[in-house]
Amino acid sequence: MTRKEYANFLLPNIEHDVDYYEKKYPKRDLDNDSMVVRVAPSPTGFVHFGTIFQGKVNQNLAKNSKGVFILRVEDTDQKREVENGINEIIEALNYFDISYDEGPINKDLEKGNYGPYIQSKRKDIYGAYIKYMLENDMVYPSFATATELDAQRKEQESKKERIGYYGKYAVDRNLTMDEVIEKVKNKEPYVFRLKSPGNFNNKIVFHDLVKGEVEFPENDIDYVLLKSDGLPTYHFAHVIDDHLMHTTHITRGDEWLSSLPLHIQMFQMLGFEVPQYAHIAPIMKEENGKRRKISKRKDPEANVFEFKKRGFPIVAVKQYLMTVANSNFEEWFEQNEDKDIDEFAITFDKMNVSGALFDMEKLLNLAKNYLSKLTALEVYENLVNWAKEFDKDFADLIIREKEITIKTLDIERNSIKPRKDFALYSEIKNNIWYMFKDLFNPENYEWQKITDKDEIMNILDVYINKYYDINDDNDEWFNKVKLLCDELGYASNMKDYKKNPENYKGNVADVSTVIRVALTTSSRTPNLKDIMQILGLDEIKRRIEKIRG
RNA sequence: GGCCCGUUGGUGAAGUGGUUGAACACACAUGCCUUUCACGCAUGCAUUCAUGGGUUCAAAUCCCGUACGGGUCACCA
Repeated sequence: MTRKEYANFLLPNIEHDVDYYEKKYPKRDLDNDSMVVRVAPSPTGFVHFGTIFQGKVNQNLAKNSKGVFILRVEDTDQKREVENGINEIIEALNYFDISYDEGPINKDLEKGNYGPYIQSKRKDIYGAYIKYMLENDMVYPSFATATELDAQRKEQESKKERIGYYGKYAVDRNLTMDEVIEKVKNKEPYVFRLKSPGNFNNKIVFHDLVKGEVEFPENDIDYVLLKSDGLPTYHFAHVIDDHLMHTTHITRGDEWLSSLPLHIQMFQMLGFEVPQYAHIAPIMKEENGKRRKISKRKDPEANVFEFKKRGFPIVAVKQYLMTVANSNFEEWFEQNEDKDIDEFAITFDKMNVSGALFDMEKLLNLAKNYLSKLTALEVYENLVNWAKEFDKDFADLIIREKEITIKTLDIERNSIKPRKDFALYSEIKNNIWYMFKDLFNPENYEWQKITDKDEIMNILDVYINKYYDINDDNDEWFNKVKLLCDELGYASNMKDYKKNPENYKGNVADVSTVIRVALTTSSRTPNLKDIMQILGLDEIKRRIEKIRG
């Protein structure tokens, strides 16, 4: 029996051969320095923050090199696959405004000429290449069961030998064609393993775009390439897909670094051009004084849905990711605030070799700054969108009270140093609730220095009846408060007060605070004059009567 | 355990043998400004680059050992 007949026996239903696919997916017509990159998540749970990070990095790389950015879904693990996983990935990328040139648009549709972009739909392609490798003695069927493999691993552990299916442990390597055919006819399940030509004692040196020179022993382990369900393992899918899609730069998490010898070996065995690799460090988290990679299982906050739910401005999240990718982004951004952040070109040599801690403070700071620079209308619109999904009642309220909401958000906004009161859309309600009649039903007032109720009422009554005019501008408004202070025995001038505090009942700040707390319950608010103007005289009076009781 | 990778303030980091007395940003502290808060401004915050040794006139930067941290060793990606 020839190898060809043997391959036909084991893989009889492969529609096309390797040549067909090589022709079907020709080299891309791109400039020499254009990068073809991809993000390749698997739909095995919620979408991880790291996927967004890699997506952002790759999109930026492709855009700045006039290349191609691909989304490829790695759904070859049917046991762990989650319902609707593919759609969630697509939605998450869309939500964070990370657009791709090729890939699935939804579960059924896709764009691009190098598809399918969902691995489970590429079965025939993998089959064709396995068949080719079988014909060329690069791969062999292996019938080892999980229990056999487990026993082998224990034996290797006890003998302190390297673990894996290699050398004398790779027993199925020596199966004859007849033996294989016999087992297959008996319906024994099997996989295809790589017939690795490597020698563990040889070293290979490789240049990683992020890590630099790395040295490894050659791979000599006969890894599984095609699982018994006919789907490929990651290793095999990576080599075939990235070859056929003509990926030029593999940007992936550095947990793959140790698989590099295997991957390079396969590219070389198949005569494919080896892509460039950039193994990027994961974003870490600190827990009990120890760092570790943010994980899906332990860190629910890694779920990108949490970012949506908490109302992070997506632009700020993107800025943060850019900072993590290339720390010199921050400096560039300071000088180019008006530009699109993707005009900054991420480079590999500026990427950090080791993992950075996720810095929530920094992200919140970026978010705070970003929101402070939007117009009130922009904040309002984003807020409505967020609230529609996560706080329906509040959404109804601010849609009904659109004018008040926008005016409130506009307080001290259009200046060189705008207020920075909130970083997240979910925080805004707690900042402005008191502006709405429907929500203003206070139980606690944050009175500060002046707490005597008679004195409080006295201040409020004299102020409203004698001095307050809703049409006053800021200076006039403040002058009236000062006049009020003079009349009631409070210092209208802070310097005078500091010189001789004993001459006064208190100062203008104390008096302002009484008005402020009376109208908002809070001692910390934006400009009082603006708040009063928005509330209107009737509401001001109503709130004062509330305190009178 | 084997094989890899890493280690600069609380955090992200700049730094590639000599204007580094170690940028910058976030956080923190103090002060100023101020009708409160937020903002803004000013100042402070690593006598030292995990650690021990070596090379050199000169080391955070190069070499070796040690410690610590991370990754990986699946029919998971």
